[in-house]
Amino acid sequence: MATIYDVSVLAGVSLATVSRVMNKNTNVSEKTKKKVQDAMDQLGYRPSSIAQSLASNRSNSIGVLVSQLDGPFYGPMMTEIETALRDANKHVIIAAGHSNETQEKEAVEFLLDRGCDALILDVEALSDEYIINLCQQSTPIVLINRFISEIEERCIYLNNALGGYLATKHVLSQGHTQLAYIAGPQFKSDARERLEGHKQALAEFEVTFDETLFFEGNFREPSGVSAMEYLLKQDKQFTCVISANDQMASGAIAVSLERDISVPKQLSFIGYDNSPFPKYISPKLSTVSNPIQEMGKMAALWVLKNVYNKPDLSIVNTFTPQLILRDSVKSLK
Amino acid sequence: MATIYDVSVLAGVSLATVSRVMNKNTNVSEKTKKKVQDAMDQLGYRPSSIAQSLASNRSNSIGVLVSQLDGPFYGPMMTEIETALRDANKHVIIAAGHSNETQEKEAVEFLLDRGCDALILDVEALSDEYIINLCQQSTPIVLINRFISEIEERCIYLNNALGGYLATKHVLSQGHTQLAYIAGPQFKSDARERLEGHKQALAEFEVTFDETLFFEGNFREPSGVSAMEYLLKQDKQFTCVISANDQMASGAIAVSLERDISVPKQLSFIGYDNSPFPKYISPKLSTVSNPIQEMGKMAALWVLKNVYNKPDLSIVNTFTPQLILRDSVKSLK
DNA sequence: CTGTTAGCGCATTCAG
DNA sequence: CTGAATGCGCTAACAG
Repeated sequence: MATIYDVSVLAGVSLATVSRVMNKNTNVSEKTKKKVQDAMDQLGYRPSSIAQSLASNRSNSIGVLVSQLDGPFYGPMMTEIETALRDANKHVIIAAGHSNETQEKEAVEFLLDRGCDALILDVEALSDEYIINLCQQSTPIVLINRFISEIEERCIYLNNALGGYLATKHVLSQGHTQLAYIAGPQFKSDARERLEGHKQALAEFEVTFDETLFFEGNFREPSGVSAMEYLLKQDKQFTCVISANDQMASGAIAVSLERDISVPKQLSFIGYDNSPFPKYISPKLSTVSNPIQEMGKMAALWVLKNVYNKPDLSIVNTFTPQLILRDSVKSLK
Repeated sequence: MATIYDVSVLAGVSLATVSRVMNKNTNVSEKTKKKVQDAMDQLGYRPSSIAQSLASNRSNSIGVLVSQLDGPFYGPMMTEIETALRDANKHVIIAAGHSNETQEKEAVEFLLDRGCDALILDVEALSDEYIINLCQQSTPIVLINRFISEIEERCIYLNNALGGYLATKHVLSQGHTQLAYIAGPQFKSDARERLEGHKQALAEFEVTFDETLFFEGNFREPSGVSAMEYLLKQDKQFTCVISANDQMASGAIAVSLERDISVPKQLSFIGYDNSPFPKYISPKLSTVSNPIQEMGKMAALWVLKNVYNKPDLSIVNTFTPQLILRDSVKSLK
């Protein structure tokens, strides 16, 4: 590997000049600039990003911590982050926290030790307090999918309550009044907010929340299966199941179909997240959009703007969900 | 941030001794080791991984290049890679190649420039020749999902032909003889091999391959939709659709159900990959397992063994697919 | 068992 | 506009 030194010798200039050519090109005559570039080409010179990092105190790396790398949710988000950042010649180091406080904490420290210039965090188990404290350290932090009022401008989040409200309002307006609800894990703020939105719509339509038709899952398909089994065991009528995400809805629908409950003829379903897969199953799942990709991209832009000084980027913190109507909710009117 | 120098002063020892304590602990007396560790604790010392990299000529980073970060396929693989590598205190830098030769090439160079100690590649568009040449450079390379005989020992791959064979043999043995085939993109070797396996089974059962009931998709759901629309337009009978992956099968099933073709009563389906989602739809998709997670983990172990000198790890290069029978294939006997 | 001495490859003052 | 000098934080001989 050729070094900057080799280039300087071949070009007959000093190290500093080569360095100048590599970076801002500030104040280097065209002639010498060309000499240097020729020498670089000739040697196939590639700067050592590690040495650059050490000398400049910038790693050009961004740590991204998500709860899981698999599942339909984080992949699309990671894609956007990676694309936006690599275009800016930054690299992303990934870590998974597995929704577990200890692991999330370890992952954060791991990324910090790696000298990341910034961290993009989608964490669920870490306390607000811990995160706020983290933001006071030297490494810039941006949060996805979480709102903490003290550090509002570092949060990129979805109005989950509105989404929950929209979904429930929709089925209510279709004439459904006997509703079951499959919630996400209540230690996650998005799951709580979706439930709140649900209750708000209920209140508006003067329908009472039925505790016996409530099940708390974990956002994964198998818990949708459990949920449906539980709901069916209750001695209650219900015409519609509202699920806090699409994956649990899928699990629940599978159970229904298995037991010859036709969807949506006998039972309606609505999900949340607009995951790619349920579009291709039958019946196509009605759901609420979750612009996770845009949010991922926005987090990347936040970093570019606030860490790498691109002031011309404008940041949007709040995203708004939208109802996506397909075939899984029957009108009762 | 405290540096190694601060620690050495506080502990009253030399830089070298502190370095020894951090690393191998070789030949340091218990007393001084303790002194040093106390000093580290007191200062909250964290070594700079960047300085370590520069001095030791090791970045402790591994580049992972996949075609896409989203979709059901790569997430689980990434999870395993990340876990295995972070346990060893290495970090993974990701990049997406989007199945495009230019982008894959750029991504490889990007990772190489980052000073990665090794690259784990799941590439589709790069030529064998390019890859072989890459392997001759100084950065160790390991391939997932691809077999190139010249660099056999660097390949972690699935016996795709066997999987294709098993799927087709299964439906043939259930009495199906009028078969449609939805292939993956034929520039990808795994797609080609699956098709080969299919033809092999056909030959064995003396069933002729029907060109008009063949459709080449791109491994994504929408192309399964297109495939089914195409097949239905042909004026041919078929009782079973064999798809080169689950995603296309899902798209195809959705079309069938939409047109009131009941599955598997009127039409059977079999997929490939054992993706998580189709387990929860109805009917549950019969498929062929693809141990992508184990393969990801194995690639990580390969790196640990061959790059970071953990000789006690044993590497398995070939993985074997298995038939997973669920509810989407009807017996015609 | 421990300290001294050089760099690793580059960015960045400060002179000129 | 360009060069010389210094140091980023650490590892790795080499002595002792």
